[in-house]
Amino acid sequence: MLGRPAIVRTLATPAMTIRTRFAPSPTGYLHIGGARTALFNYLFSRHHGGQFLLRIEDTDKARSTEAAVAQILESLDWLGLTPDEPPVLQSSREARHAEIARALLADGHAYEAYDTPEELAAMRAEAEAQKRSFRYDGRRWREGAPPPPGIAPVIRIKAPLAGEMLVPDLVQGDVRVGYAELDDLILLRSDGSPTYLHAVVVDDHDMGITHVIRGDDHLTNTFRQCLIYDALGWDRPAFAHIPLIHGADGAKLSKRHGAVSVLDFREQGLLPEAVCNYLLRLGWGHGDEEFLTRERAIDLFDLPGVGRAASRMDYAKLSHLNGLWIRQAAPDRLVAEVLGRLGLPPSSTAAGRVAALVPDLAPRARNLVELAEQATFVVAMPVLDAKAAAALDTAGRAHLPALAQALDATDWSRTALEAALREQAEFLGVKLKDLAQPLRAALTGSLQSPPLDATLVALGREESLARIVAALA
RNA sequence: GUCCCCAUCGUCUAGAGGCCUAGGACACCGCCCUCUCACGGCGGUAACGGGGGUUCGAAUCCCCCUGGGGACGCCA
Repeated sequence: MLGRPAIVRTLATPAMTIRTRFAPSPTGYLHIGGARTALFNYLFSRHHGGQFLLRIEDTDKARSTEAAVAQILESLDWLGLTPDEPPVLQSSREARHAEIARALLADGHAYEAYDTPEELAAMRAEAEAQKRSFRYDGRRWREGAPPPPGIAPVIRIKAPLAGEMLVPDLVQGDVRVGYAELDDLILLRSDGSPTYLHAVVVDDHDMGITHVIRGDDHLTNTFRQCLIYDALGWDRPAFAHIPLIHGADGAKLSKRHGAVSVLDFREQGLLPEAVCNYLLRLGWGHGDEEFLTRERAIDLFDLPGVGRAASRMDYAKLSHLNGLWIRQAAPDRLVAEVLGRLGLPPSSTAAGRVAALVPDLAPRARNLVELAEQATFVVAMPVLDAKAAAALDTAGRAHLPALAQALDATDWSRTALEAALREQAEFLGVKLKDLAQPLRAALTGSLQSPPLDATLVALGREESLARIVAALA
């Protein structure tokens, strides 16, 4: 709790327009942690009437791919987290990064260092052998030792040698570290390209970013970036480091924990609203509210409500929330999803049956894959599963012919069919269940389905009776 | 190892010194509803990591311990 209220009072009401950004590196798919970071940035900017931007950090040419960029864009779009301005490619700004680094060099806030990568590796190895932590010591270059011939230098920042740095963080509170812990990081590599730490500072500044909201794995990077802001005399943005998401076992989230890619969730039949709702509730809460629409989230979300402890991924809760959202979803949307997943044209007979049955199917599904599976029986004559076959043995089918006749004599509406079913059970002197289950098996191939009246109506008189006849054969 | 961060049911959380006999949600277990399965309703099991302070009073403030996590690259 240290210091948080005071920070909120001083930083939460700036006069300027709030601008946040999400800055993934395109080295892989957008995972659930990144999605939450993007969501928090989006919600925070919307809540305060600001803008949400996207920057693709593609300075690592060896690992960045076009495909990853496309997938990140697609994922954000699916989640409904569209940036307010065209994405900025960090690689397009390298000249600017170099310009700033050289300016720092020119005014004495940075220096050229001539260590080779091999020498640095040796220093690290030595530190490790002596069981002490490695800290780069560039004193000689800082103090103007003559450059050795034939070595292209890097530009390193001059970190203060004594004192303490304070970083007020909107989530973590005041964080302090001694300057002695910070070494002279590299701004510009020997090939003239910028390092991540440097490029981020320059880009955030130039993009007018007021609030940097990111995973708390960046917390220690923040000290280093502040070194650069301070040397440049630039105002630091406000920082907010949100806790990471872990797998169910508490370890860093990875593929072995199950689906972690946003697009995997889409594939598994989750609704983007449910994913956002779940992600929002992970590490943030507003009283007892669990079901939160986008509008409600924008209304309520703010940084002081974000927790500081890492949270674990709970697929069961995500699934439950998804069920909630499916029940809330517009029927047309669900029909379209089911038809898409079943590969059915929108105007087919089967499509009409799906549309008729979706309201009764929806409460039975927790995701769109299940929804589509449960709708498959309407498409064609069902294949009986083992239990359904057992229910249709001689005893089970005995009453079916009479039932078929009774149904055929009925008005084909839910209420009439429901009544006919009950009357027939009473007439035959059997329990409703013993009549219903064989009929259900004949109609759907399964012992679990929506109510029979709804199923009969959705299939239609002709198809329903045909299925009963087929089951008797 | 060094630095930084964190700590309430199994999980996500509510909790700003008395409203706490610690609330809600998921999961789990009962019961109800019921033509099946769901949905829904009702109920139950289950937590303040440990130790010291401060205070009339601590889940809440302070310190230590323990336990977790993160960062320590010419990666991002």
